[in-house]
Amino acid sequence: MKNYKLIIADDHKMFLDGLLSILASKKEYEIILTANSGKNVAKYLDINNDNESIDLVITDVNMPDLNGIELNRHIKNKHPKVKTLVVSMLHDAQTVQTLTQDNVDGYVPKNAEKAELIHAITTILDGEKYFSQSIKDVYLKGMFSNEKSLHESLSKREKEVLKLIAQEYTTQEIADKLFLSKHTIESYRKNLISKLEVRNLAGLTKHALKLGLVDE
Amino acid sequence: MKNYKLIIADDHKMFLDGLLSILASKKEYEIILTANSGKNVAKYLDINNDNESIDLVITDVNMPDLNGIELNRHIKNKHPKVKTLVVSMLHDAQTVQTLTQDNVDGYVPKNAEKAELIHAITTILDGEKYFSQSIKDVYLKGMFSNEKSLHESLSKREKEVLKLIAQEYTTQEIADKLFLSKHTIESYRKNLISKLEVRNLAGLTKHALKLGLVDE
DNA sequence: TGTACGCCCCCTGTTTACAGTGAGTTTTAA
DNA sequence: TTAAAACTCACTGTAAACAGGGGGCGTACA
Repeated sequence: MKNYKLIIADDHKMFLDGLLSILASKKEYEIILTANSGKNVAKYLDINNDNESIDLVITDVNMPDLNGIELNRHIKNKHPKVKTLVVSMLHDAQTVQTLTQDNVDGYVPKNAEKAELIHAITTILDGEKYFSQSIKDVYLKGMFSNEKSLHESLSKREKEVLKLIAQEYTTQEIADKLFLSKHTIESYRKNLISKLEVRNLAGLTKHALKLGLVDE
Repeated sequence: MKNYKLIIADDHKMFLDGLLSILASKKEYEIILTANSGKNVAKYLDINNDNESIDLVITDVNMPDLNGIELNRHIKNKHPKVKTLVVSMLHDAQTVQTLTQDNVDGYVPKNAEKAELIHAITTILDGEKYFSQSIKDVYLKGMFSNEKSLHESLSKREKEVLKLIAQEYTTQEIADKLFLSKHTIESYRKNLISKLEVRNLAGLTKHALKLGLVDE
């Protein structure tokens, strides 16, 4: 029986402890590292490249410093041999889609059964991918709704401006902040109003919140 | 050594499994029931009143059907002998305050250490209360911040206007809708901006969302 | 009975947002 | 390499929001 080396990243220590308890029953899984942020995992992998051969990183999505999405991206770029399994309680269409685009190996919600988690891990370690049904549902729903198209239709700069608008900055202030002309910002605001099909700052702000560009 | 009867309610099965693993090491704790919603716990307690004597209910806050706040309230009303410990990852000032007002026996965040959880449980079973430092911080911050008072200081009419503002109506439109003068609405908007300490429609909209006056 | 508060209205300004139109430059991707 | 998309800037208006005043009217409550 082969031995596998695992890393777990979750900023909820209690959950982490729980996960450890669950995996403790399986002797073929060796937990090399547990971390409460993605940054420590990335650092570990970068430093111990080639020496250790980590098989799987299990990670939450919401974490300080480096979240699960960024961690997965880092792993897939710098350590493509390492498998990744996301275990999260959030599973909005956007997150799922981003992760699958970034070639994540699996996604299981935190309300999954213990058995399903084990199954996901073994499946992934066998070289296949594993996604819970609820995750697949979310993914498909996201594909056919227009929610996503709104997100995608916004460019980087537009999102940046939208964020600042929702943070109550005036056009002039945003222009100063971004070292752009006031006219440019006005153009962006106009386009945003048009694209998002709203009438004014209030509507823009609601979308900014929905897109998670600002807190609260 | 006394034996204690526990109930655990959490809709994240994986977390629940983890909690069970943690508590399995302590033989004096007998897990009578686990549930993924507060409703089942309330039902169990109501039916088995007097027969079983549950000592402690450990519960999450966010659950379907009956959430942790409602469950705690139910327990404290109908089964005052049963202790309650909230284990949650959300701990906003409002939630903490409501729960303490409802006489919850303890509150530990999910990112707490395993040891702290055990400590909380033993403390509560000894008849005392236990709140993590981070929870106390949140509580105190909530006490001395103006967050809550801001909300409460809004009159009925102000909330009505605020709602319409967040729904992207202009001053004139709101005036027409409410059969008021445009000047009146402008006064309200001005007062709202002043009271809520924001700068413009964007800030007002965020507050309207926070107050739940509008959807999304 | 007076004073606090919610509600309603008005005036004068200044600033900002909104609407329409047009156009050059750079980046990206087919 | 060319076309599309993103990014940038400009001009002209009109409408609305923002800022700072003031005041009257009714009710509740101490």
